[in-house]
Amino acid sequence: MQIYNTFSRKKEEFTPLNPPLVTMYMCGPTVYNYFHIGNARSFIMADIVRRYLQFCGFDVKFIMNLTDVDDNIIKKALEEKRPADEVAQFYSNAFFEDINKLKIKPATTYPKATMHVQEMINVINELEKKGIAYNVDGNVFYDISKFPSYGKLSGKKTDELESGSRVEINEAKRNPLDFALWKKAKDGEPSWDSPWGKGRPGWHIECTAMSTKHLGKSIDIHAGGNDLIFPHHENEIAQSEACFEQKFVKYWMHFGFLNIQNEKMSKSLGNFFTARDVLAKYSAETIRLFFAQTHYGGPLNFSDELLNSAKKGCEKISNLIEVAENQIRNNSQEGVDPEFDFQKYRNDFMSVMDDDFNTPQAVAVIFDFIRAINKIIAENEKINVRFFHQVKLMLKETAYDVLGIVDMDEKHTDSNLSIENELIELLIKVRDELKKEKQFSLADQVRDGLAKIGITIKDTKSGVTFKRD
RNA sequence: GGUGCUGUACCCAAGUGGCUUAAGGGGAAGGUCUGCAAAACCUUUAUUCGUCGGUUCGAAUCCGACCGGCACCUCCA
Repeated sequence: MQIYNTFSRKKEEFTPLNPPLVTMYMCGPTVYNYFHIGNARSFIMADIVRRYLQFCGFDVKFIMNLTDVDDNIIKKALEEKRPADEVAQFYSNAFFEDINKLKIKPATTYPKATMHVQEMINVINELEKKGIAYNVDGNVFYDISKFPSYGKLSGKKTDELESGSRVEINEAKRNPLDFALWKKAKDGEPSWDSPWGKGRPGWHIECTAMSTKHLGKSIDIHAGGNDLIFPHHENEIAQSEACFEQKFVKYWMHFGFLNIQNEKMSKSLGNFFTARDVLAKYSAETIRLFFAQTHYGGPLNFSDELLNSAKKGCEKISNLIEVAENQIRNNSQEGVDPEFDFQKYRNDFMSVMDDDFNTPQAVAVIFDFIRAINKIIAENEKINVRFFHQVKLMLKETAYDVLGIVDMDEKHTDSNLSIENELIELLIKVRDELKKEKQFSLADQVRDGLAKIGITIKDTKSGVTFKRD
């Protein structure tokens, strides 16, 4: 398997440090707002990477942190006139609701920054002992001049950065590029005791502390959006490698942005849609297919037109699932056993996914498969149920388990729904009788009436099926 | 100013030296099936990959120049 490593700017053979274990860390949200659909792209693509590694038999330990104390949260707390921890709790809950709706598999753990302040203090202490961190009146900064390879991930040279920098000069820093490890508390801000007085951690230090604690000093994969390469991930490397004196991350993965009219969707520009707003219009599967149809590293525009196109694609997949499930219910032992090389498609799927998670090609393999199967179904009068079991299995493994672009969740039918189903079945039977009597206008009344309330009827060879919108 | 990414059909998008005289999805057009629909199937929709040169037996793929688009260098996935 090959993974594109931002660090080397090349695809590299993926060899985890301690197979079959894979340690994966993803920079999670700062919980001061609902996350937007651009954030969702990163979360979903990381989810697909993680699912595929598991599909390949790796034992993936996947950590995603929650930043639950920072400037933005404090600002939001002032705006909403409630305590910062309440704001963080509120948006953490919203975060979990949304990723659940997006069918993102839960991480192994979601460590919170505020639960790891002691670990962060320990790292800062160590850096201070080594003479890399310096304390100016209760603010502790990282001295980048003490880390000669600073800039190695982003390819930035510190002298060039200085000349073009628009950073507001903080007089306390020795060098404008030095970054805060510990921030002195102002009145009314959340704070913790520390060797440097009351304060709170800087942003970058939490990932160093939490990734080390939960995954070890060296990890396999560290993922995040493109905008985190500099300075966030650069700073994480500086902190971790200066403190622990070993390579921090083997593979750096970065996700491209979701754009709106070719401009980055971002909270600061205000040109964003929240994931929950988009989920109100489109299913998780549609959103996931929309993302999977583009390679994770490139930019991608967001529009209703593109989402609708993905929606049609999803329907194509679920239509076949429906046919297969319908046939499996009928359980026909009669009919032909068509010759079909399921393994070929499975192998194709794996070989393109092995190539740096080429989800657009993986999706193409699935659609090729679907067309081939539909053709066989169209050409044969009766097909043995064994065939449909295999069809379903193939789609379950690829489209459902790995990509999550089709809904095959176990449905727990509540009693209202099952009465409803029986009523629909009854109407379908009545329509069937009407058709036999050639009373087509009445039969169409039934079909159109059901369509109006969002139930679509299809006459197929294996009988009539219905589906809710 | 520095750094990195990017330009493929009507839209989205893969492919990065011969397997491709370019996957897949959507859209459009025609046909088959159907009482009619829907779904599905078949056919058509880029001899061409921003432009111009070069390297090569061979290039969308490598090199150079030029023209666009975007991002990072400040919190942001």
